[in-house]
Amino acid sequence: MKQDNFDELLRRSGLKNTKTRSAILEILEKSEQPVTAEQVFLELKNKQISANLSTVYRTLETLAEKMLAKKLNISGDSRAMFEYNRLVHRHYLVCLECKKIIPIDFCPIKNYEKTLEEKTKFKIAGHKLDVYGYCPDCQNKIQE
Amino acid sequence: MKQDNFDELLRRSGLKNTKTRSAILEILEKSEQPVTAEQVFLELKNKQISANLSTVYRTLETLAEKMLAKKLNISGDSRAMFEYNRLVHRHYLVCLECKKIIPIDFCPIKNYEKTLEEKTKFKIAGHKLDVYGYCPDCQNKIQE
DNA sequence: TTTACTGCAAACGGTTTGCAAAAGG
DNA sequence: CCTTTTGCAAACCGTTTGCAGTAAA
Repeated sequence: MKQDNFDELLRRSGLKNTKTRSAILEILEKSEQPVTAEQVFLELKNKQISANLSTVYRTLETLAEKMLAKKLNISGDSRAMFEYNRLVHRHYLVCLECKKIIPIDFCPIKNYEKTLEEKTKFKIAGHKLDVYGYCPDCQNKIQE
Repeated sequence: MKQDNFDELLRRSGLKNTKTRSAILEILEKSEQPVTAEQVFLELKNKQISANLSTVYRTLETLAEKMLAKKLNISGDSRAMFEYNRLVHRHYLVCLECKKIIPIDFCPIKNYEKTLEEKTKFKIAGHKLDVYGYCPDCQNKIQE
């Protein structure tokens, strides 16, 4: 059962397995798109597992620290977003109209980092690439 | 004289030329790094042109709307940053230790956008790439 | 039984707003 | 003049915090 997976994940990270935590992990895992703290909060309510909003924030922060989740800052939205850490290096394609976020798996800039290290003498630790545009649905809506 | 340039820029954008506005434009133009609203506010004070912080926010927002400035969201900092719009497509190399921001001019993902358009049927409008790492100075400090 | 976790309410920091006064063209 | 722009103070919104109580190991 899935539940046990989360239990083990939490355990391994030295975290106690509470109902709220495993529920949040499950919400993240099942969501195809990154979510905000408030979305998680509402989703918990739907599942009759009401938790305090500040607990949700604390939990998401903890999960991100332990690398069980990733915290994202999508440009143009002041809210933090969180997603299950699937351990794949990913980028995002964001629709400027409907705000849909599509994860994309191919990363075009591995080599670029090497070049950049040589040029700048920086020790590169990572990067953040988001692409913006209009999704097929919204392109149609706009034309009408 | 520079002053006149800003006057003309503002005029062309349909904005009135106030002391505060041209001073802010000049601050942006002279700054090698993106700055926060508060930094602009303090810089104005230095120049004996005290303006209200909310005016600074409003001005920066307006300048960004009119494309005279660019508004950036650097990951890991909740504050917005602004820079003079030099009309070159740029990325940023951010030092995770001292927070220094180095603009970099080469863009490695033009082709990638085309591939992505074909694959996803999105109409790509732009992208945002920031690279993170440790600058030469901070690498030394950390080793000690 | 010890430590980690939670709820609550209050504070926070960056940003935005309504309104009346001031200044630009 | 008429329209923008400004200062001020208050509100805003997402997020964080201190603390006392609760639950997990």
